[in-house]
Amino acid sequence: MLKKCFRLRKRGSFTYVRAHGTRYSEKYLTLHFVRGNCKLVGFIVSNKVGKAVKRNLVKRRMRAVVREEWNNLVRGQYVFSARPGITDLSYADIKGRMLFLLTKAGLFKTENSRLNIKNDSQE
RNA sequence: CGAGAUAACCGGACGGUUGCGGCUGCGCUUAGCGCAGACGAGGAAAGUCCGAACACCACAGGACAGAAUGCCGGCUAACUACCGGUGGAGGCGACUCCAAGGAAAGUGCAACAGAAAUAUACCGCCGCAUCUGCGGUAAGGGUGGAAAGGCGAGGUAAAAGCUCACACGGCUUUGCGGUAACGCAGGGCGCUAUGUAAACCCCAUUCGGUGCAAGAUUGAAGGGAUAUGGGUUGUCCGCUCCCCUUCCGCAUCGCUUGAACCUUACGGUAACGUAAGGUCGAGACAGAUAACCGUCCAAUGACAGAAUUCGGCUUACAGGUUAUUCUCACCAA
RNA sequence: GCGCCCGUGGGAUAAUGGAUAGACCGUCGGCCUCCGGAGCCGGAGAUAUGGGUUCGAUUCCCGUCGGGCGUA
Repeated sequence: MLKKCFRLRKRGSFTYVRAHGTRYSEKYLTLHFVRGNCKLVGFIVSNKVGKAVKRNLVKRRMRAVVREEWNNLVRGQYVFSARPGITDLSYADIKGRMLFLLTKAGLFKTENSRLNIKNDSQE
């Protein structure tokens, strides 16, 4: 789970990202992205996806994916929105689809920088 | 052994790695970070159907409108909930279900059928007159959900509670039992009054309004001002006079110790109450329980996620457990 | 969170407690035409769902399910 300070929290910033960001879509997911100085992530799971239990489950799984890939992401503001039908997917499926979107958007750092980060963490 | 009934309970367990929420303590530093600790969704958290607490507004008091409830007694902070009883309905039974006052205060409605639907005479029966009328009649026919209490006997021109009987019904009254609803027994009245109040209505009881996005604190800006104005209410009478507006999102409080929960004892048929001892068990604000792995079981794990807080109701739910419990059927003694 | 409203064929709608739930568009079949359109005739298809009150419920009452609106 991410700390509170790395989450998108204001309604205004959500609307800003959705209005000005570039959009990458997939069958069950949509990603909006705006480049910026700090890394912020927000999730939108609407009422049409399911009831409260299913919505929370989807949010948790998406957060888990972001946490695993946190160090590899470029700085900016991310908004993931889920679409109906996503509740039938497993965790691995959601993860695959999110990684597909991120690579499609080219938001992973280059291999060199990844190696550097690994070296830094090792040191 | 089979088929049920009732009541109560559980709602995957354990361990490891990474990670989240507020709290407490310590440290660093300055408002965040690090470390440690214990804690961290439900029986329905759901639907928002009732009832309250709490907050604000209004409030001398009242009327009308409106809404809810409706056998009796109890319980409760309160209730349309709950408990016990009465009456009725269903079931072989254990048992379950019931918005269960008033139709003789008044109004409305009752399609079709039927002669006639709250008043009548179509067929029929009888009498008189006679070829088509008058009168009597509610036994019989047929229609309907409902047709002038039921069956039998007497009676009659034919009939009719016209008269009589009933371990039939109704109304009324007396006695007994019960706090009461009501029940049981006896007497009297021949007995006129269809259904619908979940149609309007009548009677009795209860209800001021809005809801934590209530509201409070701090701060900023602006406006009106002693009455032909402002505030408040569903309406009216009325009451009141430093009050109103704006500040999108972001502050702090409200925010969790409460009509709380657990155990024991006592009272009560029970709901529940009293006393003693013990416990602290989420408090977010884009909103915390996840990801992966291993073992076990009833085995891809149901229904489902707190948002001010309680008491109920309703609805959803894989599977399982308990009861020297109860009923029916079969078999055996 | 709180408050309120609505569900009738595929679509949009009507119905005073009493009809076989009505008419329109669409759909299907037939007639007409060389073929199609238009026109004519005929048919199928519905009271969201579960109970209750009533002799009788689309209508009245209660509970579910689904949809919508307001507030901020």
